[in-house]
Amino acid sequence: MGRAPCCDKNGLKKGPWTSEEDVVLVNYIQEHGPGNWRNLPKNAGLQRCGKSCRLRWTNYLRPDIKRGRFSFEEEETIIQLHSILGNKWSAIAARLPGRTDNEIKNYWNTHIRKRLLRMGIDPVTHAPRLDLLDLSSILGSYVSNINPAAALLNLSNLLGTQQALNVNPELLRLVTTLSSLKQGNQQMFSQNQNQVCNISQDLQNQLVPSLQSNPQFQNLFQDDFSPDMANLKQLMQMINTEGNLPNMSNFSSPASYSQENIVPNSNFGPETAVSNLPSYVPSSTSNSTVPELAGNSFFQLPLNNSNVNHDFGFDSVLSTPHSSPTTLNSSGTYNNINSSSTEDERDLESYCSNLLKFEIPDSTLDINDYM
DNA sequence: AAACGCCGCAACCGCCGAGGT
DNA sequence: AACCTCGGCGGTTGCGGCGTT
Repeated sequence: MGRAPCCDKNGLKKGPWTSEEDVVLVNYIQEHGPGNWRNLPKNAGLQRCGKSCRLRWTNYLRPDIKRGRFSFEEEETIIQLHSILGNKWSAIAARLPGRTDNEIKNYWNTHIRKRLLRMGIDPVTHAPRLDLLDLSSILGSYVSNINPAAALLNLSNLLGTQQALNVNPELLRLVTTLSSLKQGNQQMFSQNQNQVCNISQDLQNQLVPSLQSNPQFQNLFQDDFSPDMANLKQLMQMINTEGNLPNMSNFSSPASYSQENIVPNSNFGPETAVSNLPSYVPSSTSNSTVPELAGNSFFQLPLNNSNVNHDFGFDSVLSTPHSSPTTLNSSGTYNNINSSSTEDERDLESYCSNLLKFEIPDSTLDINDYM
């Protein structure tokens, strides 16, 4: 195993280590301790360069190294940390006791990265790859729910994850389709159901004018909806210009959205997130650590009739229709998420689905609740 | 059974920054 | 300031294992 020697300068051996060499190295370090790697091979009688000895020790022979497959919790931690730290493998490894940076790097490149790609998630940005998502299938699932408003706002969250969104013909087609579906479904706006809205400036610039220009949506901008749309636009403006949580008392809102229901997320911003990172501790509930470490979250809103806080960050807000999973396989086609080949893949995909899920009830939605 | 191709991972490569001279 | 050494890091390589044909 391992890379074959590309050269053999100075008579030093390269390539895979033998068990005899391992014994010599371990015995020497046990007696003298690690360090002074340049002189170590000469003193220990190894025909290796110091760098090779150091790598062999730190990546393989160190007694505190944990071997074996990564646990689900470790995978979660790696993904969370990678979303914040990027390819800082040593920094990630520092929070996974017993795992080396090399091991984590390999595991990322050979397992996690590929799975994220298959799921349509960019492993670099951790954002959904909108260019690969089949919007028509997404729309189809919404059509089945006969809830265009939910689809509309759910889509808005989807689009909100894309930092640079150009005018999208798909979006315009979608809005047109939704407008036709809206007929006869006014009652869906009538009930209160607290949710979170995280809509980007891009969406504001595109979707709202698109709606306004559509005769069938013009009602949204009159009567009951105009104040809320104004609030919506104001909120988005503040978020996008200030980059932090606006004072929600500035908005006219239903009583159910009093300010105490809004919990600022202390992990907003990469620097803050990094400084608040805990050391790795296996969690009994896999979802518990995800939002807090997502790092880019705006705020949390408790759901009505629920004790569960849903935290929606830039990177983690994506609508995942129940009826139409859009899992990508390696060839770029779409698989049902349940068709995953292995148990651990299902674990990870389940985690990612939870990470990305943003559910809106099928039957009810009030635009007021987004303010 | 043999050939082939894919995958996992140990190990190498090149670069960088810190520290010493 | 310039140079050197050392340790550390991220990216890449390629052997060996394994599954498929």
